[in-house]
Amino acid sequence: MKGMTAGNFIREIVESDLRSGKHRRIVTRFPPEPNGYLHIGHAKSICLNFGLALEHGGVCHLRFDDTNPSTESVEYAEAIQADVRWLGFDWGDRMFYASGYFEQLYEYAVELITKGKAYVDSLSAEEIRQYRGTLTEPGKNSPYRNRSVEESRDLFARMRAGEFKDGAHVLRAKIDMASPNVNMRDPTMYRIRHVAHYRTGDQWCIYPTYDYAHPISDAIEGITHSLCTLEFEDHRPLYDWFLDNVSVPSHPQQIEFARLNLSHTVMSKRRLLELVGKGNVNGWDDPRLPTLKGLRRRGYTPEAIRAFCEHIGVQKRDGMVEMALLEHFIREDLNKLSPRVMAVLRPLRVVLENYPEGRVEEVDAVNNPEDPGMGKRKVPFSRVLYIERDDFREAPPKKFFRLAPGQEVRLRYAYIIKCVGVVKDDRTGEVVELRCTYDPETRTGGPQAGRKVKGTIHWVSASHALDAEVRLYDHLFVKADAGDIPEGQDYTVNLNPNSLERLTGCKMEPSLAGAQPGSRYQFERQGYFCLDSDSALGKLVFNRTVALRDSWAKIEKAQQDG
RNA sequence: UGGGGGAUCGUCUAGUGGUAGGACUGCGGACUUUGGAUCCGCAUACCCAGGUUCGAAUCCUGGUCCCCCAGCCA
Repeated sequence: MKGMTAGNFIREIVESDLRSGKHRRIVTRFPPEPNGYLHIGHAKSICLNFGLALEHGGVCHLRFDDTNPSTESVEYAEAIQADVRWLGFDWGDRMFYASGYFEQLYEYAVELITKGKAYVDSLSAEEIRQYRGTLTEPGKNSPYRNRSVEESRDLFARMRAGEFKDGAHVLRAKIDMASPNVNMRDPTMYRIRHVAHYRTGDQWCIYPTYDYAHPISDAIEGITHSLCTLEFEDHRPLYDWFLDNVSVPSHPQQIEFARLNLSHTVMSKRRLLELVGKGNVNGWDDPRLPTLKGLRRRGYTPEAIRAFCEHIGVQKRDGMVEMALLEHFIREDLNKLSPRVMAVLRPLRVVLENYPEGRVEEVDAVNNPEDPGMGKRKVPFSRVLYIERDDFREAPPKKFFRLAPGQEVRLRYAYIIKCVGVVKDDRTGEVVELRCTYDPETRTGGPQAGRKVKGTIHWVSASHALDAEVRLYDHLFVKADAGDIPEGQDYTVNLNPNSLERLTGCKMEPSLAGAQPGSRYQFERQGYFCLDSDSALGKLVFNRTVALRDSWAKIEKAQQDG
């Protein structure tokens, strides 16, 4: 058992709390702010929070941390719900909003003022910054810090009533301006914002900050384990301070873990927003993006993403997971479940000189050798075919087991053919057609079917082929660490100019005619592909989810390097 | 220079005083009508220095390096 799964120190804490009786049932929460789309980094948190609850008979809440109306919207909130569901998790009727607690939050704030533990400050934002001190120097008290309880209560009520302009006053916790932890230097609890909130409308013009709203919301919901990322470690004393100084029903435990970093991509909301905004990618669901929408369109399965999240574990040290690991999990999943199909991406015409004109045979093709239950299909074979340009070399390098002048190769599920002639364009010298002969005895199932040839290639009958567009994707960034930028340059210098390659005029076997958007296939010898939503009747567009491992590519590269 | 965290193969991750294990990647081989899949093998790690101990990745001491924090963002 040990060593089979990656470490998860939070799981150990949860299990220990259950064992000791500290909690009878755990309650976690996934608390996104509806101001952006979810990415695979969020998936780690979702799998952690929902997964832990599921494993231990607890529950997990979905809670929108919507305390900043200027950046939030229903569109985001709805997209987030769709993504969480797609990932495979269900919050049942436990969907909450920090904005749903605005009234209680207000009352608790009044409680704090009454206890002399919060006050209305009338310094400007700039002055507050100056009074805060620095990392090495203590801050100093605001001149308003000792305002009477009555005055603060009155001012706070008038803030709520809308008597003041944005920024005129702020409610602050009265803690310690000399604390070495700057988060404890009288943090802001409420600010005035005359902005409509996507859920509460114009009901409020003061909004609580994260630091204040989050612990209280957790406590109201009876969260047992409040999981967040490392950068909030410094905020934990503040989280605890609010819960200790206000009459909330419970005191959740905040535990911090390292956020996910993935190689060759970016994960920050700011950068994702920039890439979309500047048109470096085509929208939030661009298949090159690590967004859940992007990964879904790319053809990733929720199962693969969940397996990945389980494998990487949960810990406090920050690192960077290689994209290759994610790719491993999607290959593993798709290998089991994708029907195989033949598709020629860069077609080269082949004419079988000794195959009767007008004759068509139907050959049997296995849908998935990993799963015989997926059955077989018929694929038409005829005199004129397309093969992959890459599967022919006029001057074959060593270990090239495909087609070359005078050489034989097997056509998958069909015959062994031999290249007897090469037709070139007179002007450019480009190979435009291959003249071949076929060996009629070697058809799969035929008398000479067992004859050994070095290689097997895929093909499509020219007259039966379906035209398609195929989009090949590569890493969005050329450097593993997209943030590793030369002095004075922008991170966009690391963008991979070849992250998207569009192929048109690709030739597909006819069984793909009725394919539905979202359906996944393995194109034999090439990779896993998924029918894109840009497809229409009679217009096929495929995304390459991930290429098959390609050992020939490695041999060839080694030959070139050596 | 204040405070809070963290250091195990290239990457992710086990180990909690007793042979440093797994996964990914890489390399080699077997098999193969997908150069896929599968199987087998190889390589590579305890941040450093002292100490305690029969024995230290683990305990102690002292260093080093990395990350986060000075929003009325979350």
